[in-house]
Amino acid sequence: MDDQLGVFSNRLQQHGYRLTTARRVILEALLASGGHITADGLVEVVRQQSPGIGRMTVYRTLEILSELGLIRPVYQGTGAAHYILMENGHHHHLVCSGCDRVIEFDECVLEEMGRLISGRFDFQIQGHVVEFFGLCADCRRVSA
Amino acid sequence: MDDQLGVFSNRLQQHGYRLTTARRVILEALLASGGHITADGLVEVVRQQSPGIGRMTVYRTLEILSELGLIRPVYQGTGAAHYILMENGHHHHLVCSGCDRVIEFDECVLEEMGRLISGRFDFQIQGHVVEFFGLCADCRRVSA
DNA sequence: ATCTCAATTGATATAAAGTATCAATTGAGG
DNA sequence: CCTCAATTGATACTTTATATCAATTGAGAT
Repeated sequence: MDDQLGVFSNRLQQHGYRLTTARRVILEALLASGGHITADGLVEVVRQQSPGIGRMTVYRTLEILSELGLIRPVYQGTGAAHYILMENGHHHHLVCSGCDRVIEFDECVLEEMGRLISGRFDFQIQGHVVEFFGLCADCRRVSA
Repeated sequence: MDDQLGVFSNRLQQHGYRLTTARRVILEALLASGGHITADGLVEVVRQQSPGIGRMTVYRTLEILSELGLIRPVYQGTGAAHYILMENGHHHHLVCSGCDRVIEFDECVLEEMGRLISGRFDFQIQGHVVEFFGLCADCRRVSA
């Protein structure tokens, strides 16, 4: 098991960010959550540990970690974004029409597709979103 | 060319919704937009046609159409959701960050990917959305 | 054509999530 | 142990979406 806290801390310092008390607490709480937590959810957890830490600090720390590619916000609906740990590359989603459950997967056949498109449409690609809609096993069972 | 407005109208009535003036105007504006519009964006367009129509009506109509599976909200970030038309299961778009121009394309390398995913996640795929974000040629020229 | 009543509407208020500002505080290097 | 830029957090604000409710409307019955 790799010491994620260490990895995150180092990455911050390597990029010139101070490793402050607030940031340490936030990192710990974030990692303890195992990912899939909202910003405000994290604020609550953090405050159980250190009531003095402000909302903005949590938001800003999440923003920095996102910039560094260590976490990633996932927008699944109109509510708050969930932040997930980015141990590995990127994520695509299966969104169930029945229950709005979001299943993540990593396979990415789009790199190649992107290159193709770049050329054909003279378009410089910065990112992409892929979502498959459908029914997960549970919802098929219900509606059957 | 299929009469989308007719399709949408019928679908509403089939499900017991009244086809009111407001809804007709909203449907027309939505279809005219070609998809890829935000709720508030649609409110503006609708009001050029009929200034009296309220924001809530537009939001509610979008909700109904989503329920019926005719459109679908896409959440790409912290901003407003974009609604896209669900004519035929899938859509591929290049969305320019500079001018918001949307380029559509047909190539679909995702059929195969879909089959793979179906099996692995026990997920019955009904459609998908792929969006590449980036800069079109014109906008690269401007910012260069 | 008119009536009737539930569906629909829209003004208004509110909630939820994220962003901007700025004076006060902090911490890492000298 | 200074110093000064990075960081913090209280506060205010913006944007997006939702709830409420009295007034209006439309589709079927007459």
